[in-house]
Amino acid sequence: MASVSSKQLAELAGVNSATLRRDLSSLHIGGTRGVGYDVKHVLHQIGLVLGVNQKWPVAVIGVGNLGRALANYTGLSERGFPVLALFDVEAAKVGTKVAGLTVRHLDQLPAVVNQLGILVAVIATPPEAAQEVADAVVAAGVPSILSFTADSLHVPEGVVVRRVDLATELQILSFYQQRATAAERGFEYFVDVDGPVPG
Amino acid sequence: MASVSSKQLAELAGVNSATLRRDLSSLHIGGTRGVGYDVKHVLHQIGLVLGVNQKWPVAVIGVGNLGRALANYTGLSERGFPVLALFDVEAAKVGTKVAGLTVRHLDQLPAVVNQLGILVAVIATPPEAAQEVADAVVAAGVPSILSFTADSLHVPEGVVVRRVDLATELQILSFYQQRATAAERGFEYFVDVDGPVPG
DNA sequence: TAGATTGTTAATCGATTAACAATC
DNA sequence: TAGATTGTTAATCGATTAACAATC
Repeated sequence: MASVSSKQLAELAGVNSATLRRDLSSLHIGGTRGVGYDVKHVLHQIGLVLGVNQKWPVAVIGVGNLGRALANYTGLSERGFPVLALFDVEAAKVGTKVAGLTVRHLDQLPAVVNQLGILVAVIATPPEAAQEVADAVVAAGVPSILSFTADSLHVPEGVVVRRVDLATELQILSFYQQRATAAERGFEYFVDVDGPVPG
Repeated sequence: MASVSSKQLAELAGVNSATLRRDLSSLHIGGTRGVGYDVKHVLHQIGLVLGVNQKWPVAVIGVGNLGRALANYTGLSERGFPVLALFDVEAAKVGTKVAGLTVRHLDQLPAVVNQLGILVAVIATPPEAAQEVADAVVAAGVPSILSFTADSLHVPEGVVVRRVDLATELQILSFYQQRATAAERGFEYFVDVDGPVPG
């Protein structure tokens, strides 16, 4: 039975070993005094907490460039998020095949969600359609939405939305870059200093 | 001169007003006692800190579905991240036009970076090419990289990398969903209770 | 001047971690 | 038993916030 100590895990995770023990303990994951934690047990329990031991069937709505990119991204399926259905409203797209899947009309959403057990909807439509699509997704009973719109979506309580906004990601990136550049020049934004500040 | 109190800002931000005053103060953003903070001044100063008052020219590398989606996303330019150049290595793609830009061969990267003042490279290539492209990007002198690969990239110190992994985003989404569902059932992962835990 | 609000001190709160009894 | 390591208590550290003097 392979085991691992809180010290080893803490080093790998870059945290204090007491914190790691406390955290595992709060998740009701226990070890054996004098021995350590059973590796398989920890993996399995953390998998349960994270929901990794479960499949989450995905529908992608909007078969533009982004939707196609998602449909073709094999990494999703490998990580437990198989893309099982594609939807669009354009007549020219409905019925065509993308990444081995036939594009369906959005009207079919409720039936397909029910049939395939869709748990996650990825909204990859133009921004002006996103809220309307979100409403349809919620009505169809899908409990989780990933969206790429800059604006946040309105959904009823209990529906979980996550937003990935590429402009925001670039914002964060450029913020760190700016800070790195400022630090090089000897400026410092985040501690109280008497020195100069850019601007 | 329109002004706003720390109390008003704190309410909007959902934080304590003393914390807000302390935070502004640590950014060297001051107000006037008895009056409040000058709205324009706060906006401008925060803009400086975030780097929002600056343009960050972007190059997209890899003109697949994801690259095309990025090239066509007008939201980037609106937020200060104009996509000025597209690169690929496929002969069939080089020279074609995408979103009004001519796709260039990756060989041209150093020259174009220099000419257009590219500050951010977005790597939208297949994962197996990502590290090699990152090396080229770094060699060309681009200080910031946004990548969509699951694996992290190796870059020298000073280069800032941000990774957007869609599988991870779905992971986070499903984690919250699972937690919401568990909470509905009366389970609780994150506080110490004597009650049952899923599993 | 009276009222309002900042900027900051000092108190409080919560999170981290050292330390060690329990125990394998 | 001796050595190792957990689980948790108690101390420490840092972050939040109440409170208030400064001052517009």
